[in-house]
Amino acid sequence: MSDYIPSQIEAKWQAKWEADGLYQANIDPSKPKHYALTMLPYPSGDLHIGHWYAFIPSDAHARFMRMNGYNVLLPIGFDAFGLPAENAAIKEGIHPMKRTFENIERMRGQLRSMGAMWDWRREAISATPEYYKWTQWFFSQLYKHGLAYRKLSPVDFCPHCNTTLAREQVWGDDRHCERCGTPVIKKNLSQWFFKTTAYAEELLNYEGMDWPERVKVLQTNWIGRSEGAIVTFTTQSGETFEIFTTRPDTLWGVTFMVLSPEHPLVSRVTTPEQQAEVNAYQAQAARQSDIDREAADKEKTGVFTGAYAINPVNGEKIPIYIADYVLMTYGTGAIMAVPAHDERDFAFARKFGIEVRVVIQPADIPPLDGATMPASIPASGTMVNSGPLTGTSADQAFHAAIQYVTDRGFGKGSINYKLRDWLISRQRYWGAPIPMIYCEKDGWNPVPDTDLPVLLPEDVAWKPTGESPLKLHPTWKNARCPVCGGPAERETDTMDTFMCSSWYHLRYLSPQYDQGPFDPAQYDYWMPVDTYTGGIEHANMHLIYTRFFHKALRDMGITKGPEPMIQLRNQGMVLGEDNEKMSKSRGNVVAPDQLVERYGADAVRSFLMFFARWEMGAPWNSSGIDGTVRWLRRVWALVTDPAHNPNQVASDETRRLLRRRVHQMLRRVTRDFKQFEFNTIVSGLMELLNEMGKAREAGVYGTPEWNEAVDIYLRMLAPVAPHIAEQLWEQTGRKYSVHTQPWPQVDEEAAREDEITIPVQVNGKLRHRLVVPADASEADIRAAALSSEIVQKYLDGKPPRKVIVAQKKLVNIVI
RNA sequence: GGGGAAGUGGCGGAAUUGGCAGACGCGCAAGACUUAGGAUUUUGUGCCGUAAGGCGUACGGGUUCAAGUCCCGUCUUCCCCA
Repeated sequence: MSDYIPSQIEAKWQAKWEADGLYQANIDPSKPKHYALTMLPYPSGDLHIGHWYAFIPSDAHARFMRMNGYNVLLPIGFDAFGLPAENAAIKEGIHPMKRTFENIERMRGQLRSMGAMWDWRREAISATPEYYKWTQWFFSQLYKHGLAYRKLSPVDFCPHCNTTLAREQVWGDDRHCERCGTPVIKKNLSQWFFKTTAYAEELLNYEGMDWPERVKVLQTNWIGRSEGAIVTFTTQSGETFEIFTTRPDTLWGVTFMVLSPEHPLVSRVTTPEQQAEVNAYQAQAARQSDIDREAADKEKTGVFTGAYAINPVNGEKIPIYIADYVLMTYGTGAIMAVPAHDERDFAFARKFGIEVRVVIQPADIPPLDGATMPASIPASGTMVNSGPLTGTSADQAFHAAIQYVTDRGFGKGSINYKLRDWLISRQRYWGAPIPMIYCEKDGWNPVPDTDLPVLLPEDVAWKPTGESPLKLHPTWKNARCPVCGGPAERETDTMDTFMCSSWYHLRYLSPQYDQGPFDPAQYDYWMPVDTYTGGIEHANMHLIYTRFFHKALRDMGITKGPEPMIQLRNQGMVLGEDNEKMSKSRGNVVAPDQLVERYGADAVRSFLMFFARWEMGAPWNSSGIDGTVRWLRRVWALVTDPAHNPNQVASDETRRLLRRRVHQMLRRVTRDFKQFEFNTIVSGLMELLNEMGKAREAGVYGTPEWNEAVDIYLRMLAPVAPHIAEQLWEQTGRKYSVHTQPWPQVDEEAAREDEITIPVQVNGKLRHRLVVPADASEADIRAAALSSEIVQKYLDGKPPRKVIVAQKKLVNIVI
């Protein structure tokens, strides 16, 4: 017997699998297909243990599916554009392209050491022109179908560096610039958007999707559908403006209006006396984040504009304020304030001494008095002081009020979503250039498809001058107008990298294809993605974008079907040993390369599956991996070492019991694979190994039952620890490769127990264990329990008050 | 403030969903082998108790013959949103 030395077998098998093309996935109409996809990594340069935690169980599941007869596609690639590479370029002067492709090269090596069944022929890298040509083509398609548009929008801007910042470059509660520490401000810039809101309603439908409930809830909340009405108010000076309200029933309770400080009406209605105060407030509000501004528990602030609006339902004159708790980006950027029935409006009204007018009276409390009530009452009840609605219930009034404003022409029912259109523009270099050209005469037009890709120039300057490096390039932006042929300028912004990742699952299908983003034949066979795995942190960004993308493309006839990903599963996070999030600054990062070197990829794989519930994650425990190392060594020893006592001859009973346990465990492991319960797969294999060890001591080595046990064991092991499984498969004289073997079938007859142990409780406390034949009836069990010596002792001659026999699982005797 | 997830031995976690709490592993303890042990192996290991026995799934109630699991309330942690 030889020792188990992972380094000797892992590289050998990886090379052979690669040379044999064992994991190449090709269209095969004779087999059911399974497209398994794991969220693609960003090439940060070093593979993190978190990557392994995402990839390995996904790989094991894909291998399981393959052994179950599916033609499995498991691709890999890199989300290669993005900020970190560009920031490093600014700091260290290394070109993002150079750095990114060096990182990819390094990560490829790390990824290969994992022994996953990736089909590397399908590798796609989003930063290559062959890839981003099609990212740009999709942009053009969206533009041509009216789903991409340009508008003025506020962005975070550092006045010292004179540049716009991405959200993750704005730090701290005071929202300062990460580079110079200057507090950022909001600045209005013209930028490109995708109309995600056009699909808001459809995105709320998860029919036919096997997605975790929590992800659906996150998306539903993020999309934030609310029903209400849009009502047009008029200022005293005759300007009209719209407000969105979810409570049109409270229109008669409006005592003031609030505009967002950024609302265009503000400058037009503010009176000269109020101008200075309003300007100061606008400047201060621009410095705060939306989240801070809307915080319910925050002290309410605001300024009176000096202007008044007319309430269209009763002609009342009501003051117009500006306040930062009203956001320009939600609804219409203006609200009607009903302090009696809205918490924030109430806080504002009390602070500014504005009237609180009750229009809903809940049934079970004394009549409310607006002047003295301590808090707003959002509850339902009967309408009061509400003109024609008075006396109806608030529920009825909701619809009646919509009817009322609709009939009179100053409002209509409306559905509002919190979901906003997707801002695509980034004032950054390291991304796919937005393929648009601006001409003084013809305006914006897309770069003709035949001119794609719009190549990212390599010769750019890295100084943070405040403009996109593309804008400062001496010649790059010069172009010809696609319409008139005259001189024109390119868009110098690049695309959000979420754009690249919204369609990478399509590029994997045919990364070399140059007639379109993907080969339709490959699409028709492989799509949709059957199993998608990744972190839950992408629930509200990537997973909404990619669904939007698929639906928009479907409506253009490019993709098919309602959804791109049928089944979704999320892994949790591996924390550092200190129970904190792993990060270089905390010094708690676990380096997978060292672990692989020391313990072997199979042990690392096994431990990652074993040490926590996959969807939960857990803190890393470096000594825990010893357990899986020992287990694999014992597997090795059990299979390669002949019996210690060759003269021992196993009884028929021993052989039968071994077979039973093997098939019982096979049933359990099969079930757990289907349910993504990887930790119990490994613990089940450990358990079975312990039992096989005992059986071998009892002399089963070399019997047909033993050989079957080894056979089934290695097949079950193959998805978890593919190298050792392959090696032992070969060493026991089996035919290459274990990974092309079918998953074993459970022999239900062999797995059946012939005796079962029934716990017997007296008054709910365990007092006895009854062993009965498996086919014993409940009456038999009851009789056996009652007649047992121990139960007799507790009964002490008296009849039991009640006897419960629970489906051959347990007996409870109540005395 | 709203929504979601979670709370089980010294630790990570099991518990076929209302039916034997603590599988499996780490750690720990004792023994074997060994010049040695950070190798291997055997046994033990929820807590209290010498024992019989009792107590135990964050806390307090409830439903039930039976609750980690269901219901009500409280606390704590994490995530998302405001």
